[in-house]
Amino acid sequence: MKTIIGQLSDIVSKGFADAGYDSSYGKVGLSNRPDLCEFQCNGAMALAKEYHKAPIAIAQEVCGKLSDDPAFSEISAVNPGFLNIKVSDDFLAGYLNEMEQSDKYGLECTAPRKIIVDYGGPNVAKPLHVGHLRAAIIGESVKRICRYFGNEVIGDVHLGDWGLQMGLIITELKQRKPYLEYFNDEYTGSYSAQPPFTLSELEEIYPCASAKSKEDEAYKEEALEATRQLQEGKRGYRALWRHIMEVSVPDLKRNYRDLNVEFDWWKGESSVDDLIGDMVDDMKDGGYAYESEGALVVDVAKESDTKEIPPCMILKSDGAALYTTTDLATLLDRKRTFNPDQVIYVVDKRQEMHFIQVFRCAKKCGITDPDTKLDFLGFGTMNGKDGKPFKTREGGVMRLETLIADIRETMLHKIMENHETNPEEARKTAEVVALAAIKYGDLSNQATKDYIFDTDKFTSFEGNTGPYILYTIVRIKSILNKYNEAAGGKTSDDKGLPNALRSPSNEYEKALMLDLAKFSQVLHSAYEEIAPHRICAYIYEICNDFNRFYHETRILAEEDAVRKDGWIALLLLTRRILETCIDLLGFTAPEKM
RNA sequence: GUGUCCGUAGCUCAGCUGGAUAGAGCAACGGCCUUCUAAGCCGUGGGUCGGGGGUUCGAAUCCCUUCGGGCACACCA
Repeated sequence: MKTIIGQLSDIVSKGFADAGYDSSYGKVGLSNRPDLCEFQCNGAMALAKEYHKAPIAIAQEVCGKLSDDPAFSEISAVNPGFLNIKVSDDFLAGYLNEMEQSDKYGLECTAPRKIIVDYGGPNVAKPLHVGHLRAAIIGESVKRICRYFGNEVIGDVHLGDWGLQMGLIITELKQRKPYLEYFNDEYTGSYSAQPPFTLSELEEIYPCASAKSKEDEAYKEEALEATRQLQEGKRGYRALWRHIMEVSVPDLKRNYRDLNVEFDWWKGESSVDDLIGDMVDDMKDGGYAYESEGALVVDVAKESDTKEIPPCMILKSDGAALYTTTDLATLLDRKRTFNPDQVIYVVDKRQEMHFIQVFRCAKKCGITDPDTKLDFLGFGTMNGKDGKPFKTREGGVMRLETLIADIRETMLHKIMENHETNPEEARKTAEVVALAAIKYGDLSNQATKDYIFDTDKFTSFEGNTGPYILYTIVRIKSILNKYNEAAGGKTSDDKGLPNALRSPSNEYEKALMLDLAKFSQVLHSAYEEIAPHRICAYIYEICNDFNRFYHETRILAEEDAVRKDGWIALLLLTRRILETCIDLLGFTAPEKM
C-alpha cells in the first residue's frame, strides 16, 4: 500500500490538476508546525512564479477543490501560500486498519536485489575491542533493514586473517618456541592437532610482536618474510595459521553472539588467496596494472577529482599482497559466488580513501560489473566523555567483553534497585536491557559522525535511550497481558486480541496513530539513506506519544467495551511496530523490567 | 600543504529534497502516584544555528569567504 504521504499527495495533486495547475506540485510533507497542522503542501509557493500569481491565491483555489475530500478533517490556505492539512479520523483509522492487515504493515518493496553487507573486519588473534563495536552494531542493523525490504542479504564478517599480523605472530612464536616442528623445514610429517598456544597466549603474542616490530627493523623484516612465506604456502606456517584460526574464530563467534550479531559468511582475506595470482595477471594483461617504484599499481585518478587520488597498489615491491589486493580479490570472489547487485561496506570512515581506490580499481579492471553498486558507509569514532577516543581508565584499548560486562553490571544494579526480583531473572533482563542501551546509544547517532559513548547516559532510563524504549514496550505488554488474562486467554498470543482500530477519541490517541501511520515512510528513508538513526528517532517519537496517551487514558478500566477493544488494537499495533523496529536495530525487549 | 567532514541551548544530539515562531533529552527549578510499571507524565527558564558575504519571496539547510576542530593523503590494516 502507498505511504500515507503518498496517498495524501495523490489527493492534493489531483486538487492542483482540478484547479488547472501542474499536478506535480501537489507533494505533501510532514508538517513542521505541528501546532497548526499534521501535513502540509508548499507547492503553491513554488508555482507562483510560473503562473505569475500570488501563491496564496493558488493555494486558495486548490484548497477549494479539496475541502470536501473525506480524507481531510481540515484543509486551509495560509499565508504566504501554505496548504495546511489535518487528516480525518476515519481516514486515519482506515489507513491503520489496512496497515494492520497488510504484510510488513503495508511497506512497499522494490524488486528484490542481492546485497552483501561487509561489516566486522576483526583481526584473528586479536580480541574484539571497542573499535569493532560500531561496525558490528551498524552493520547488523543495515543488514536487517535491507533484508526487511525483501532483498537477499548476506552479512560477511570479512576476517583480517592474511596480512602482516599473521607474520608477526609466527615470528614471535618462533622466537619463543623455536623447537616446534612448524619451524623445521626438514620436517615432512603431519603436525600436531593440538594448537601450540591457548587463546590468552595468542592474545598476548600479537600486541607483543607488533610492538617489537616497530622498534626492531630486523624483527619486522622477519615478520614480512614470514607473511610472504605463509602466503606462498609454506607447510609449517599454513599449519600454524590453521591453529590460529581454530583458537580465535570460536571466540569471535561467541563475542558477536553476545551482541546479537550474526554473520552468514565467515570468510576472510585468506579465503581469496588463490584468486590473487590470476586476478593480478588479468590486470596486467588488460593493461591496467603497471610497475611503479617496484610495486604493481593501477591508476584510479579521474579528471573530476578535487584532490590527487594516488594509484591503487596491487602488489608491494616484495611481491606480497596487501589489504587492497585481498579486497579486490574478495570483490571478485563475491561476483563469482553470489553476483551481488550491491555491496555495502560498514567500515571506519578513516578508510574512505582506501575504498575509493578499491572501488574504482574494481570497476576499471572489470572485477566488479559496472552496474553493481559499491557503497562505503564510513562511521565515526567512538569517543569517551572527554571527547577523545574511548579508552580504559588506564589509557589502554578496552576489550569489547569488558565493556559489555560493565554495562550489564550497571543495568543489573539499576534493576535490582527498582524492583525486587530474583537475581537470576534480573540478570537475564539486565543482559537484554544492556544490549539495547549500547546499541541504541550508538544507532541513535548518525553513523558518519563521531559520537560520545557515555555509559551514564546510555544506561539511563530517562530520555532518548534504549532502556526508555524498552520500558515503553514492557508497559504495553503488561496491559495486553492483563487484558488477555481478564478475557480468559492463556497465552500472550496476539491472535486472541482485538485488532480493529477505531477513530481516535482524543488528540493524544490521534498523535500516536499518526506516528504509526508513518511507518513505511520512515523505513523507506532509513533504507534509502542507509540510516538506522531514522528508526531510532521514529520509535522515540512513538514512545513519547504512547506515554502521553497512556497517561491520559485509563485503558483497562474503560467500561465501553467497543472503545476498550479499539484501544487494545491500537496498543497491539503499537507494540508490533515497536518490536519490528527494534528488531531492525538489532535488539529485543524483555517481558518485564 | 592539499582534500574532506564537522561547528545548532551549559552538556549530548535531531532538524527530510530550502519554508511559517530552530526542536528533543540531560542538567536546573516547580507540579502529578488509594488508579493499567512514577524506569512515567505535565510545566518553567535556557539560542545572533562559529563569524562575514551572496543566491531566493523565504537559508540552520544551497554558493563563496573566514575562523576553529576531526580525519585522510601508495609498499600497515
